[in-house]
Amino acid sequence: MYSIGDLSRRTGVKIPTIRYYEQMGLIAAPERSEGNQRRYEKSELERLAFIRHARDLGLSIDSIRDLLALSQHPERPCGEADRIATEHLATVREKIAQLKKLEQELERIVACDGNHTVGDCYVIQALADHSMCDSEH
Amino acid sequence: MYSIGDLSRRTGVKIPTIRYYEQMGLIAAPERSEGNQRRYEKSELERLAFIRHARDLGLSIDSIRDLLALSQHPERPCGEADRIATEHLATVREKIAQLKKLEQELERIVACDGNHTVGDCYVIQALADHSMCDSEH
DNA sequence: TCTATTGCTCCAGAAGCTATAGGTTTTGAG
DNA sequence: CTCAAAACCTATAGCTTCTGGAGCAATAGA
Repeated sequence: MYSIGDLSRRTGVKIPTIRYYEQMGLIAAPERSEGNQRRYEKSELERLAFIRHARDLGLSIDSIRDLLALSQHPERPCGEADRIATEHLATVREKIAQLKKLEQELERIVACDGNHTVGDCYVIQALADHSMCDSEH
Repeated sequence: MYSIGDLSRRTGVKIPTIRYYEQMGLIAAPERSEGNQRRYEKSELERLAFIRHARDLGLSIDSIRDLLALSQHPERPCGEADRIATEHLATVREKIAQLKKLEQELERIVACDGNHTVGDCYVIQALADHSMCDSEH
């Protein structure tokens, strides 16, 4: 049996976050001690580690809920799990592409750095005038 | 004189968002018509375009407030504007780096796709067991 | 037994909007 | 001029994923 603090230390998930996950239905409400404190079994530790890992990979709470539900049914085909992961990968790739565009634009803006005044500051001019941009964003 | 709807159409910033920016102090409270509706001057249109552009580039409301304040003082040195842009560029680059790590990890997880069941699904196993990962995240 | 630590619930805040409800003003067609 | 549709107003709540604080109760170790 683990207290919520034990669970937190072992998984690296902060205590209020664990309670939040309980509220959100990612983990079940655990047994309580006589004094109403949460007492967890080892299986909850593993479940929380799963959640933590998935969150680190950027999966949404909703996706994680779906994956957890799937993992309760080892006999079913796992196309759904593959789909969730593949979709997420696509999202990540899109984000990277978009950020790279931003990076280029910002590089261009910052490149004209120097010792001058706001009046002829390229950063501020570029922000004021979209037509100075190379690409859409 | 533009109504809030005109302003919205011309800048692509949604109406509730314009009101939100007013609340946040990015744009001044404009004059009102007799019937209490907002009436904007052309200068506000330019200011809003500036904000829009900066938001598209991912700058925070706070950074934009600072940049706008700077642009009111064309005679001052512009090191501060350069600093804000450079700092933001660094943030963007960090985000890209982190997402690339995620991309790799997800690629590895998804690669083992196939026709199988949840019980031996690599996606779910990989999420459950961090030690299967290549890199830290 | 006493006290430091940990835990409890409830509530608010962060970022940047977006949406809804319930009302008023403006605009344009007839 | 009249009347309805479109646009506008305020206030408030919700989204997402937590995080932190207040005020109080339980637990663990010396």
